[in-house]
Amino acid sequence: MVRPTDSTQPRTIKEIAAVAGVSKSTVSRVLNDTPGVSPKARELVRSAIEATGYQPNRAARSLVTRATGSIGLVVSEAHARIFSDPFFASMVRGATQVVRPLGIHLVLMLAEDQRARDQLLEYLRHGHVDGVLFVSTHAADPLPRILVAERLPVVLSGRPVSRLQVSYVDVDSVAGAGLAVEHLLELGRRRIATIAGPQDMPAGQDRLRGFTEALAAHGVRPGPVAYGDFDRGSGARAMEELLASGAPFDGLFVASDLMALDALAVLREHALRVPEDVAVVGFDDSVAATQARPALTTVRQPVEEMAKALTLTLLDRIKDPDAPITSRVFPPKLVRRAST
Amino acid sequence: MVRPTDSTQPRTIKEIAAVAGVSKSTVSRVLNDTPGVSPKARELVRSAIEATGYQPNRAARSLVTRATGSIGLVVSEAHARIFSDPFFASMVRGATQVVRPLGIHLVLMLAEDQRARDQLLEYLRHGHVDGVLFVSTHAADPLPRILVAERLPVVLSGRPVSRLQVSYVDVDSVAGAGLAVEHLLELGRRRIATIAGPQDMPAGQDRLRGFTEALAAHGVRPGPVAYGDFDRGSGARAMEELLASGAPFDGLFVASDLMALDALAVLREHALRVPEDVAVVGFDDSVAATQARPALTTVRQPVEEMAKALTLTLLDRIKDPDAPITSRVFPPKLVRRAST
DNA sequence: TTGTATGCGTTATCAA
DNA sequence: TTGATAACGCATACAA
Repeated sequence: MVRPTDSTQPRTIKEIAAVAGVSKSTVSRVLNDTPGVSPKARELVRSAIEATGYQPNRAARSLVTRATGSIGLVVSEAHARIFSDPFFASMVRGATQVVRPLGIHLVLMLAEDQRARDQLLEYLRHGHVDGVLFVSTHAADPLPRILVAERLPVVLSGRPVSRLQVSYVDVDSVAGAGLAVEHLLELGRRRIATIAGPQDMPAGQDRLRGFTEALAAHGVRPGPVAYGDFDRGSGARAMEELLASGAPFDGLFVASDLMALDALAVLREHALRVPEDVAVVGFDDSVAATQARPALTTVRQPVEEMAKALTLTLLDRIKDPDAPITSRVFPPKLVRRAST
Repeated sequence: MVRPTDSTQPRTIKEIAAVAGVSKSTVSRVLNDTPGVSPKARELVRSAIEATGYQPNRAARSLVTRATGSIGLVVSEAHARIFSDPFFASMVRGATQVVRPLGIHLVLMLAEDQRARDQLLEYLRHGHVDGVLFVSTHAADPLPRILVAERLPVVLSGRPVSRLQVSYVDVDSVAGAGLAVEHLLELGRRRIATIAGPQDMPAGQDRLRGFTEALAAHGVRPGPVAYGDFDRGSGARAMEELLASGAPFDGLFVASDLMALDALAVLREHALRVPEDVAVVGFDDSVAATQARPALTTVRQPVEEMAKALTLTLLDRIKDPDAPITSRVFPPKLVRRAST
């Protein structure tokens, strides 16, 4: 029985070369999948690496390649918002899954306020990361634009507001709102209200548009509309507003599920039953919130899958900075409330 | 008007040396605050750095110092749990504030399941980070113990279950529960129930103990007790249990505020008014949840401050691995519900 | 297909 | 108090 790894870390390429009986260069070539290596030599090196548990030294590699092996995960949003939103959890999980087997570091970067944003910009400019993953739904953020201008590889989750030469992934909000409306129609509801999101954000716009268009497609007049800002709390206000308006409705589509949770609470406070009196469908930005108490039918985003795609896109872009801009729009899925 | 920074990044120590009219060594000494440098030379270098916007190359530095300039933020817990818990938000904010001005990377590492944990362990063993910040309240996690054994600097948020030679910060849960009880007593409540946390976790134990002891100190008999696991959902079950038990109560202390939110919802479902029928105090692990709808009196942790302390402790430990083990216990604060 | 030699930017050792 | 100079571990241009 031999200890496979010494407690002393410093295995080097040289050591592997010695074990494999080749030169350092050959080891390096194998490590980087450089073409011109004989299968025999390649195998020799492979097993030497296997046997010693060797892992290349990031710093040394960085020094010569000018790459850091890290990518930034920038969250330019109020923390409380982000972390109370499990959407972020799934993003991180997806990104991590892609990044970990590659030995790439996912560096957490927060930019809550202007001061933090300035610091962050300075930091990113200094080449501390090879690329940046933006997980921010607030589209007014100037950071992506600046970084793109500086030619730092950048990808976004969520369609950017204005024309920006940057790849992104997004959920098909229009289709999602359509799913919600169709579900409500199937339930026989004909007076369908909505709590829409902010209209200066693409997600807010699209979900309202999807709502309106789907109703129109079925020849049904839309019910009352109130607006929130996607956050917890704003849904309650909007819900109160809808109820106060006096306009009757028997179905409700809520453009975010944090707002939907509020809506449910307010409906209950007003002694309205769900779904008997009002059938509610929420747009699911946050998986866990509804998992906890699955009282809500939701339009669910494949967030984790989206995160993986996003991360892979960034890595591609880092490899080839002149890769074409891509955008992938994922279809959401209707998840019915538990029959409880 | 001169552009302070070229678009080309690669400023080096050599360049600074040339500008300042000294040798590379002197620049390096200034950079690292090495004693033996004349004030004049130091000033020369300082201004050269200032003028050029120079930042040392991490990789080159790493290569020779054998330090990475990164610390890991390990979250060994189900994502959904963590990210639905704004406690984590404040932890990250605090850590970031300490780390950013120092140019240290906060690398996000998730260890949801066993497979991920194994991978992570391997990763950490390979010296990818200089130290590890554990933000995990689950104390059964074997990772800290293993890493401590491997002599990797480690600090914990939350007291570890068993004896472990590791520094930590924690909130004074006993005192916090006491605050809750005293508040309820001041409100004139005498039949005080509790939804306690899991008794295999220090926080769960301490909060129940604080509850019991505070009541005893005031000569009041404790009301019924039900148990949850701190998570959303478990609070609802516990609340139902309390109500089903038939034991009367007019006050309630809930050991986590996710459970407290559940409790509020269930009370409302049962047409019980808060605080008229039952006065509720939650233990606040998550600031934002209660900020959103401040319907709850809570015992609040100074999470951000704790995170700063934790991070500083880790940095100290990295500097001096033989530094004494420390533990800091922070006092929580009672935050009354809005008068709405 | 392989090996040798050079340099990446920094710290650290040694002489001056 | 300072300045040459030798590592650090790797990728790569070039020679073989």
